[in-house]
Amino acid sequence: MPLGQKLPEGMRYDVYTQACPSRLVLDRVADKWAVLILGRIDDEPVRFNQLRREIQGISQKVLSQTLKKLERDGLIRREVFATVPVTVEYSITNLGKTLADTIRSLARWAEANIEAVTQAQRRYDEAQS
Amino acid sequence: MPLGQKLPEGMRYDVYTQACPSRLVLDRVADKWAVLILGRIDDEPVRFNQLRREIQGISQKVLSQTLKKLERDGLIRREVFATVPVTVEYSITNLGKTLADTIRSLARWAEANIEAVTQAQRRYDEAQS
DNA sequence: CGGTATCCGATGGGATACTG
DNA sequence: CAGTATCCCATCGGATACCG
Repeated sequence: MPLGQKLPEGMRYDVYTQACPSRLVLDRVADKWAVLILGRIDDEPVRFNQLRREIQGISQKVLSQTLKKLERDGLIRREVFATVPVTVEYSITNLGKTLADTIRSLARWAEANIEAVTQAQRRYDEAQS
Repeated sequence: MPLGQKLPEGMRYDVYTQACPSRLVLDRVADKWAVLILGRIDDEPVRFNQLRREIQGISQKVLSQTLKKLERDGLIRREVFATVPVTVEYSITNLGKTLADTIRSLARWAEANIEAVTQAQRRYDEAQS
């Protein structure tokens, strides 16, 4: 049931009930770092420190934690290669790909509308002062 | 520039640089409560306590804060009616509508794939133990 | 290289009480 | 009804140090 759609009397939107499983997914998606990582890991596999360099501002700890969550959710795959020193590659799964597509449309919205948003913020802030 | 797309050598993805304005938008979007509120406020205006009831689990404080942010970003509109007691109606703006559409596609993804995600989590957890 | 462990300060957000 | 104010605790996340 999509958000914001009309429902028969007496019914509630699933997503707004606390026990709703969709909220679990939302919790994962509503994570800035997870979104950035999922957006970055595309077709070709990426290594840990490569991600760290490309996603500026993420700490080693948070990157590690977020990768684990994404792997647990079946959105990315972690492969270890017994080189010296060890190499670890992260790649996106088929499931993750479908989510990444949706996320990309979000990113496109952000880039298309950042101007309108900052303008609105300026108007709001001036009206307050 | 959409996420995950190939770039000419030496260029970086905008979204991955710290100063990128798109990150500001992402910060707002990557907010579980903001997403739920934006998804709920559709065509017809909604009142404060109505939202509070329908979005289960949100506290008065967080609802108030999040509504303010969304209004500041120009995504929702706040109208006060001088009734007794006072009535406040929140409605979505044209800008907000375009974002809500994107968000709904995210919610659809969640509802369509929650099963696959929880299954992946079970597999992961069993492999760990 | 690819992490984990620990410490610790900032922030988020719930509970409660109060107000125009 | 529609909030604001305060307290307070839990989680987030940065910094640093260490490891296979």
